[in-house]
Amino acid sequence: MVRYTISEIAKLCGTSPATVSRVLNNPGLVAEPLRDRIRKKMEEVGYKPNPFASRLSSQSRWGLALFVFDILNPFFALIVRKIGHLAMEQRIPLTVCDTENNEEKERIYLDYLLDNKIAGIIFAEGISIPTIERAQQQTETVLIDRHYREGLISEVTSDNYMGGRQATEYLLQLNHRNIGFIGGPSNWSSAEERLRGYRETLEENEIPFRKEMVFPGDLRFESGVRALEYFLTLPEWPSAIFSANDQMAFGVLSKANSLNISIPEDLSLIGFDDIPVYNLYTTILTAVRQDIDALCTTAFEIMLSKLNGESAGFEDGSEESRTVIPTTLKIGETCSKYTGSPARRVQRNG
Amino acid sequence: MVRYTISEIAKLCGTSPATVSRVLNNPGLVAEPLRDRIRKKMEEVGYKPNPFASRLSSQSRWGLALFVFDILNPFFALIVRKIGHLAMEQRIPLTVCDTENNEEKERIYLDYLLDNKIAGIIFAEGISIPTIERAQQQTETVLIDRHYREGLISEVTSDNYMGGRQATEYLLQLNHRNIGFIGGPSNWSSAEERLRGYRETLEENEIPFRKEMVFPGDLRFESGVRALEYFLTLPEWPSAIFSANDQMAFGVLSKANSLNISIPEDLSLIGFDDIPVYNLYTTILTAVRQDIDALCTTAFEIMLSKLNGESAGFEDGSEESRTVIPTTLKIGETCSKYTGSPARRVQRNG
DNA sequence: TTCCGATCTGAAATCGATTTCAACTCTCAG
DNA sequence: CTGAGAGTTGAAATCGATTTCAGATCGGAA
Repeated sequence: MVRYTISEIAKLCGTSPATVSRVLNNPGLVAEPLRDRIRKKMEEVGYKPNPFASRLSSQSRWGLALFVFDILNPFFALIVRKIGHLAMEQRIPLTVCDTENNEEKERIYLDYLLDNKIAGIIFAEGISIPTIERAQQQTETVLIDRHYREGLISEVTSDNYMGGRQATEYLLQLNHRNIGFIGGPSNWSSAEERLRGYRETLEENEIPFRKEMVFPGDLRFESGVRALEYFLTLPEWPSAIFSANDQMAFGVLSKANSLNISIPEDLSLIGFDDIPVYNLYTTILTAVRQDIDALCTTAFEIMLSKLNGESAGFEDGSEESRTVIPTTLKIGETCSKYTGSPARRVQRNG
Repeated sequence: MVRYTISEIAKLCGTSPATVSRVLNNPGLVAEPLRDRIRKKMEEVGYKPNPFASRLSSQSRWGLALFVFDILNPFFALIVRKIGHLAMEQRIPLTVCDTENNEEKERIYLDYLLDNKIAGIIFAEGISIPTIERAQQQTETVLIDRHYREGLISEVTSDNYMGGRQATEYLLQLNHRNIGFIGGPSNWSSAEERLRGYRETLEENEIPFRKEMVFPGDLRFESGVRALEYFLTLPEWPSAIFSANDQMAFGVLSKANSLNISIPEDLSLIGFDDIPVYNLYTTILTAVRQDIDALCTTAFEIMLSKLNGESAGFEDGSEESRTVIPTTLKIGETCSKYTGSPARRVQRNG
């Protein structure tokens, strides 16, 4: 397992290291016969360039990082998988940072990556503003499903506003008028947009938006459980619930199940994400589908073009782009027409 | 954001680069006053060593990698999270490789990592033998929950055999005599051990082991679904099922649910792993618990000591260790005493 | 024939650290 | 007083690539 160096290859071919290096990085500069000879020799002895030497001399940076909020959440796990494969195809090392929404962890990861001259970072989480600004100054950044500030950082998001509308319109079509909404943490802009879609659709249909119909969740399963508990304390129960992500919707489903509230007969439920994994569980959730593959692919392409210096310059600040991926509504088994009958009396736990 | 070099620091302190380097790597060699002065200056200007330069000159390798079978499976997601944090604490970059049990992907990842002089690889999956041998020759390796060959590669596994026994003994105590087993892919040795525990426990209790009571799964949810379908084709249905992992057990649960087979009244079910996530779903699964934290921590420590060259030498081949972490049985809600009544007739789908 | 430019190649500097080796200063035993 | 040895420090080589710059070769236009 001896590794050859570029000068050894050069010696073997009776040429100079410079030429061998050119074959590697700029083959056009080397005449064909020599180039072929060098290539053959490299192949023959299994030459691999020393990655540290080349990065040192070419002054290049290193690898990509992906920040995710919670790797146990399949939405993020799918992102990790997809970005991981894309990076692999390009032979770019990818460091996955599972921050668990912890600012301290975020900071430590980021410091570390910047010290190590990371070439770029993709954020798929509600990262804090200071972190994001620091990253943005020192390396290339792209946000997935997160809005920062117009024109400052490239973002790829689903059309959360339209998604919010799609869900709400669908529920209205089913005659629901009393629709609960489960939101996300305050630093998660996507949920805000979904809420806006929900709210504006209601108002356009002359249904007053009521604050108490919004429960602030945290994206996790347990939030959904607590949300349903909360909604049941209201004098007037919602006949449908729109959750800002699937995990919380499944929390609702589970809690409803244990309270003997049947879905969709007693309560309609609609999620957001449409994670394939969840559909394996008995009930197929109706949900707004995000096109995770498209989100990832687009974000990754933007990152690549940044790495290749294709973001020409920053003269007009318009180098940072914002891409919006459309959402679609996937009809499952958790919504039904509201018949106007009052919600069935149910027993409460605890 | 200018980065200082070691010679600039040296100049600022009126000393030589060699001394500055020593402060970094071998502080004992530098007299205290000078050392402090240099440290203060580095602090002051925010000096960070160039990682490529130091690796090039010290001839060191780079980072760790973690291979997992399927990142969507929470068992592996938990491993990714834990190892990720451990690596972060040590400031070691970690590349996560989600192989999806695809040999081609395995190979590509591995080639790539070896070319990049990865310092070590932790495998948490049923990686193929050729891959593992190649890795082992060129870098440090540790296996999690996977057996290779005694004394050749360090391994950390749960006590799968005892886990298999624990589950089976528990079911026997509950009077079950007809116990189905859902296994794993053939290259996954842990499942073999669990099966051995199951089989030997049965035989010690003079219950004949029957081949048709073993269904070969693939660790995924769908396998559990198919397993239950299979068991229902048998002339004599099992009264209990022991699944080699939780995901397949949940497949059984889900399928049972849709077939109106109630668990645990009609069928007892026991899983393996005890992933916290799953317990959020309505039914709390009875399962053999693996101590994932201990698995990861131990594996990581072994890796660190290898990286620090503490595996003195290979003279007697005994440098590679095998650590076994005990399992415990967690009683949930999916097992009940077998009353001897014949399994209720159920309607079949499809 | 001469000269220019295009094409190709090699010598040498460079990237930013680490490490060897030698030199220098002190202390202290003989 | 001398010399050995410990403790400190700096000069310079080295790691393995990239890149600049200049020189060599060749074809074709004047």
